[in-house]
Amino acid sequence: MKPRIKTTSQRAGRRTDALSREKIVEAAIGILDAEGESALTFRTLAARLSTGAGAIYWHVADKDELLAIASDHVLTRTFDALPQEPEPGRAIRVLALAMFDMIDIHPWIGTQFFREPWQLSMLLVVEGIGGPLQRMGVPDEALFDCGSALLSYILGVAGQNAANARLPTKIMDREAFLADVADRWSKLDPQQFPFVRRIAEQLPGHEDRQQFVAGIDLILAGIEARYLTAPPQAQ
Amino acid sequence: MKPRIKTTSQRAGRRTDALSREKIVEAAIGILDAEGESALTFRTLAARLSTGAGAIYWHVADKDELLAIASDHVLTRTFDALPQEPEPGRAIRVLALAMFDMIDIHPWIGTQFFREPWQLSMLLVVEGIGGPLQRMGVPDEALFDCGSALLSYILGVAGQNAANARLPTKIMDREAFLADVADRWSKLDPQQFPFVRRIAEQLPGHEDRQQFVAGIDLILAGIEARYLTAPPQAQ
DNA sequence: ACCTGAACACCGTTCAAGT
DNA sequence: ACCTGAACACCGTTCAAGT
Repeated sequence: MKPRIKTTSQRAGRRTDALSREKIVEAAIGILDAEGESALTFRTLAARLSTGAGAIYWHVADKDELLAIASDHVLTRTFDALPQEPEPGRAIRVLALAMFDMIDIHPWIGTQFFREPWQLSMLLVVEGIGGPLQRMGVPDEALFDCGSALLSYILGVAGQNAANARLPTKIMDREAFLADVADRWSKLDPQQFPFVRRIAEQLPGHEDRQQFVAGIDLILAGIEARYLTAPPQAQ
Repeated sequence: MKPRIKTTSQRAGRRTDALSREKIVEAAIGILDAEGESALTFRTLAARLSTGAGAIYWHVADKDELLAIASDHVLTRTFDALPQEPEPGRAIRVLALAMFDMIDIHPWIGTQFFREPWQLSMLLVVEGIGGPLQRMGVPDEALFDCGSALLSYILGVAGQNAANARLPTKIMDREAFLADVADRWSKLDPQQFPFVRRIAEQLPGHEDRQQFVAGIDLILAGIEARYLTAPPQAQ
């Protein structure tokens, strides 16, 4: 469909500078943000950089590495902009919300966490959660479990938001889409899905971001109750 | 590498029965379980079913649908085998563990939840969590948030386990792998990663399954503290 | 109605050839 | 050292032709 040869003044004709890892990653992020994960191919990327597809391999090992670098890049930037927050509970909420907003803008990162585990991005998140937990006074033996719980929750929401971003948002707006899902839910078998039917009416009005914080609060409340309160006699 | 024509008695020569949706899904699950998500192609699937690749499209719309049906299939089977559990807290733990074990056997389902959202599988999980929450006495306005928190946490762990399953498990065993990661962590910059370094030593001995339950317990403790206890005077 | 398998469009990746 | 772009292997999907 689209002509291969650009004859107009579309400002993509020739490259002024040399290629670089940095430039490739920047262009990749641009495509990912604007058109989604499925739009990023070495061919489109090369076209945007006015070069051949093979040239990219001189700077980047393969597509996996490119995606990893891109998400590390965005996440590092996000974390660098994080305000210092002395109160540990607030520090965790601030970090979690920063991640939520980051994924709102760059939905493709949401699934990236479920590729190579234990990559740099993951460590940054773990560290950002773990520090405040320590300052909170969570006992050493419980630190790993508490950090892991918060991490898994955050990644779970991230993945769901990434999935939602892939939906046909162009056709319907969010409002209409939720109303549509709610409608389908309310028509489910009352015998098999009593609970889903019940929360269907809450779906259209609900706020993802607010619900996300509610989950963080729930886990923090659990940590407080289990590890930061004088334990009762029994057991 | 592998010869296309099987001359031995490998029992795949000709199909005895007609093709069917059920048979296709069963074969797909077999490939997914044994060789992972990347091994499932319409060509290998067709070969295993001793038919042409195009034949599958008569019974199944496309690969997305095939994956959705396959995961619905396994999840339904898992949920049907769930024991009745009157105590709501235990019911949630039993369901969560059943999902954990399911993903241990069928890791590819872990990422499936992050494709089409609000598919049947998801609804089954939501219902399985929400019922007990209601019986627990969680107030109506909080049901959605509590259910969503548990769901997101479970899906987060599911996705991570799916990612872990894609690792080079053939080369190293789990023990050696964790020791290796722990070693790398302990060599990180103490300034930038004090927390990660600290939990590095806990990594080799840690049990995924146990840690998963600890997270469920934490969220349940939070629900208990926030919604099922007489609130104090202040606020 | 159901199946076959070649053909199409599109990928990631490689590599001989250029500068 | 860095880039180019054709070529390779492999996909999901379609479809004319068979039974």
